[in-house]
Amino acid sequence: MSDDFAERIRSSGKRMTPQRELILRAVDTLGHATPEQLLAEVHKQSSAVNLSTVYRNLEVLEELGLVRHMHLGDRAPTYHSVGGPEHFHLICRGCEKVISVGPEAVEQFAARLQADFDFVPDIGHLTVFGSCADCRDAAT
Amino acid sequence: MSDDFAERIRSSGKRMTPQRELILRAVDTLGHATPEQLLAEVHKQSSAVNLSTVYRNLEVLEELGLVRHMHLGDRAPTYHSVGGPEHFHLICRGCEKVISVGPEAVEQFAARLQADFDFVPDIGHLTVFGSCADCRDAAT
DNA sequence: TTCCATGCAAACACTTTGCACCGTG
DNA sequence: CACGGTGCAAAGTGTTTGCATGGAA
Repeated sequence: MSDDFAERIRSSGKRMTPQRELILRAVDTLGHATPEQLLAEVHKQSSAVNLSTVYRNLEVLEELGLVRHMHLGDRAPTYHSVGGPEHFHLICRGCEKVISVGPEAVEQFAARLQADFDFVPDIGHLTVFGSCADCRDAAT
Repeated sequence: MSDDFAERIRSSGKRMTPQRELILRAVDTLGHATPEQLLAEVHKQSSAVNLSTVYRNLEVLEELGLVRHMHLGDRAPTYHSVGGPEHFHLICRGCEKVISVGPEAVEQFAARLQADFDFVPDIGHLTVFGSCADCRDAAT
């Protein structure tokens, strides 16, 4: 798996460095994480990585389509790896829970946007804010 | 209209100041604007408003439900007034065009999220990134 | 041996906060 | 005349960049 990544990186003229691999692995491990959190995760293995390296790599990895980011809060961008099929996220404002949802649930919606507005949505980047059942109950 | 707002503001223990009114009006005038752009708009009328006042007021106005914000780019939050019916936005990554869409187009999608995940989406905050017809053509 | 990648520190963009003064209600 | 609002400047966050050095291909 990492080897696939390594190959893909090299074939784009980039190089595979230890830092890059650590960061990639951290994205994979954490699921959804901010640059800062990724740095912390990486530091568990090796303290020899700088925050700016994290940023630079996330940028590169995103260009190559190996990771994606979304916005959890208004402040924090969070990165996740692009492993399986495309999916999008539901985020509960109450508990910050993240629910990953497969593409089936949006297909119809996407089709409608395309038909009505000639607009092709980027499903992988889609983040829907709202409230989950637990938090609605709690609020009552 | 501004009077309704003024009333609503006062009844929450807040006060109606000239700055607050100018900012509210600017949000209304500009449609979708960043704090900085709002300041610029306000300055057309009166230079006596500070950026931090803009921030503080947007916070208050959002609490009161008079304005909302969304995220156009990854960096800039943009505010718009809550005037008519609820709507959400499509944003083209290519040209940054913003398309406002009424709630009909999402109803079905929203219903599905609620049925399948017990999740109630916040339609007014929804922002869908993607690409518009023009930009897709250009890319080809 | 060539460039891409890295560390470090400084620069940046955006937002928040402390404090003294001002003005609405 | 009490208390919320404002301006100003300084301090935070989070992210980006310039430069010299290091290392993958």
